Amino acid sequence: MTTSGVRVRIAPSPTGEPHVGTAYIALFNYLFAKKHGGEFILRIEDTDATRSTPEFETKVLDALKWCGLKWAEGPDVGGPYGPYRQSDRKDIYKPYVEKIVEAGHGFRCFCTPERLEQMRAAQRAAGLPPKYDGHCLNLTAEEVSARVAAGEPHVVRMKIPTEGSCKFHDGVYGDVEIPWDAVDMQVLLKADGMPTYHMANVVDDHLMKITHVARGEEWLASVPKHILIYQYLGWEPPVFMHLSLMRNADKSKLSKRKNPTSISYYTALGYIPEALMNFLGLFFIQIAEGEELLSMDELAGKFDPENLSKAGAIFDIQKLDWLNGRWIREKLSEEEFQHRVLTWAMENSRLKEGLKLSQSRISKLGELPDLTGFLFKSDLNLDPSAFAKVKSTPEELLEILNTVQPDLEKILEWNVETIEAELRAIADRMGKKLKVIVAPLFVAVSGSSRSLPLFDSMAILGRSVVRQRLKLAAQTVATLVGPKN
RNA sequence: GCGCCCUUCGUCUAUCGGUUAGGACGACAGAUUUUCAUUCUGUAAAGAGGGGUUCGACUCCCCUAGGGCGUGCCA
Repeated sequence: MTTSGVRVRIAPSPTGEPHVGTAYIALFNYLFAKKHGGEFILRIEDTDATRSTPEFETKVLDALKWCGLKWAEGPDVGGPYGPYRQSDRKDIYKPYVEKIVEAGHGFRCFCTPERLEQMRAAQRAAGLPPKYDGHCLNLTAEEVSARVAAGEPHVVRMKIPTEGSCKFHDGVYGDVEIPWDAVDMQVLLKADGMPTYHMANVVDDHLMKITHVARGEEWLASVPKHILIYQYLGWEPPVFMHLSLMRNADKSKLSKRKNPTSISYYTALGYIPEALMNFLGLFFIQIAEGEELLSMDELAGKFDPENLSKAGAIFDIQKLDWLNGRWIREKLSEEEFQHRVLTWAMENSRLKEGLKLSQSRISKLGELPDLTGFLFKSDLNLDPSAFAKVKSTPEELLEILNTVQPDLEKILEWNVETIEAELRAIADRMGKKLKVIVAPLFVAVSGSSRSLPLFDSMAILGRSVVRQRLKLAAQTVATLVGPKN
């Protein structure tokens, strides 16, 4: 199938909820492969051992599959260049790091994080760009081996040319020139023996025969480091393409603080993957006039990577809504529509769990829609009066909502037990009874003060939906507080 | 602070020196629909500011402003 030899990849880090930005970059790569008759592969970049988890990895894979993106090689499907998970490749990187050190292009650095922090603080204070000061650059070979033998923790850094600049071509930015003195002596191998992104990325892309690297704009400034590593190892760099980032309404990089960014949020609300891909794909093609409702194949046909905008586009949910609506009413058959609705309702055992919690609370089946409806609603349409039965002042409500929402982010694994534990801890910290902080949450999460058990409801809804509902509730309550004073 | 990048309707964009600056989402108005939604028709809505270059600049150059990203033993 791969007649062109083109090989591209998506390389997500399993450090959080699957992000629409990941789907955006993945879609670009997928369409690029499709357009050129190449291969699209998936690699898990979990070199950050402190933040990566197997749970998030599963979620990322599931989310990308939900999007309709299929990879020819990956940790779940295998392939000729595996393993496809960087933590499983740990031993692969070391010889290459050693090669760089032995060739004199890298050096061992024994500086402690504390020293580096002080150094950067001083540099900032002096108005200088923070950069490694070369403290360990000229240690003697004897001293280095002695300290290594003594088991002193250390990293490996790469050397950077002292003058001139790095020139390269980018598929989006064109000819780019970055002076070497703007490039830091990047750590290649961390003290825990794991490579950094920069090192692992280059080694893997080469070993996996990646021909085109399309990734977010935030990587552009790192290209000189990567090119240097390719050179140090005697390898040919791939073609780079740096894509503009999607933005929040205020133009900053799309973030969960300001926007729902979890793919699971859009899934839960009932967006369909075709529409999401259609929406994201529109950023990669230029439509002056004409149809914007496009399938994956049509997107691939119109895909134009030569002509991309460097300006980041705001994630416009209204346009997504319009596309999603058109997909539902114009592209799904009656049978397909029913099938979609049913599978959507069953997702994450939402229906099943909702029914389980409802059985002991109803006298007629017809009470179910009122009782469980909030588990399926895309919008609660909260009215300030919904909080009337909660015996706290608007100011207190606002304080509770504004404390709970960010605090819930600390939960690593989102389930009934962890949610309960965190809420109890929050109540303690705020010096309030659990029932006092829980009461407004019922309203915020379910839209009513009479509802299914809160912790279970929150677990079923998922963190991204809960996050959004708490934020919206805080906004609603704020209207009770604000205008009067 | 420093480096790089960006800037056309509220939003996504077309225009590649000469246009009444076009389309789409959203908004608004009207028509169709028992209601609503859909659909259809229409209206309002843009070249950040200042200098150049040119017969002629949204388009090329410079400056300013605003914004973004980067500047980690995170990716």
